[in-house]
Amino acid sequence: MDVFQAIADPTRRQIISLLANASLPVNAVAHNFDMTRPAISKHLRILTKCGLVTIRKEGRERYCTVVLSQLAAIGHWVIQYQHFWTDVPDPAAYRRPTYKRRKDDQ
Amino acid sequence: MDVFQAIADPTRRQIISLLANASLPVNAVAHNFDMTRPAISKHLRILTKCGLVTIRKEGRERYCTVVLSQLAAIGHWVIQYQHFWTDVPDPAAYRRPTYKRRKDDQ
DNA sequence: TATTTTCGTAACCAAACGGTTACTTATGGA
DNA sequence: TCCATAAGTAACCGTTTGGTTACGAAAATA
Repeated sequence: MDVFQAIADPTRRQIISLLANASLPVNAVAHNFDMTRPAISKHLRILTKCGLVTIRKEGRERYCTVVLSQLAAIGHWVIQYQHFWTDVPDPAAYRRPTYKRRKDDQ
Repeated sequence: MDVFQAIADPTRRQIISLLANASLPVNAVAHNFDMTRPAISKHLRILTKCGLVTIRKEGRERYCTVVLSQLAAIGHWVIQYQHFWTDVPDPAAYRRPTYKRRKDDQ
């Protein structure tokens, strides 16, 4: 499953922001939504399939943890157009400044 | 139609990057893909519905222009997690430095 | 041991998605 | 005027999506 596809659903984005605060068992996640647990289970399955969530078993509970680094693909894609939605004038503005080399530099 | 949903499809992301270089008539867009023009028409319709593309009529051609500022929603959403996928240590690092005020400053 | 709780999963369903073909309209050019 | 080209749109189709209910397995608890 594609990460872009994974974050397309608003419920899944809410799950991500929920888990960004704390890892939670499946039921605890489900209690935050107006739908049945199996529906949340399906969303969590999609999120784990693309690495956005990992699950560790603890007793009879499964703790879900979000792996935010997996959002890199989204970040890299959108950042190439960043100067169109921020006040950053141009990507070129981020080039390191060049300094004149003094002639006695080795 | 949601912008997150709009960029979920890889064809639509390709259309966006294609139009980021230049505005193009519908057929010109379609020639870049291995599918029929009506299929591309549908994708363009979805992109225009959420403001990611505008179309201006010119003779019998319709020029498509991408509106990259509409990606702001994506950008703002993903940037709150940016420090997880870049080497930026923490958002707090962006705070303006504080300077000691000299006592003769007005 | 019996019961409750947590969770996965299968089966099902309606709606949306992503494509096609066929047809129509509008414009430009011979 | 007649034809070619650009593009929209309707109808259709198979697959995917996002939800449900029903059931079963494993772990904690009485």
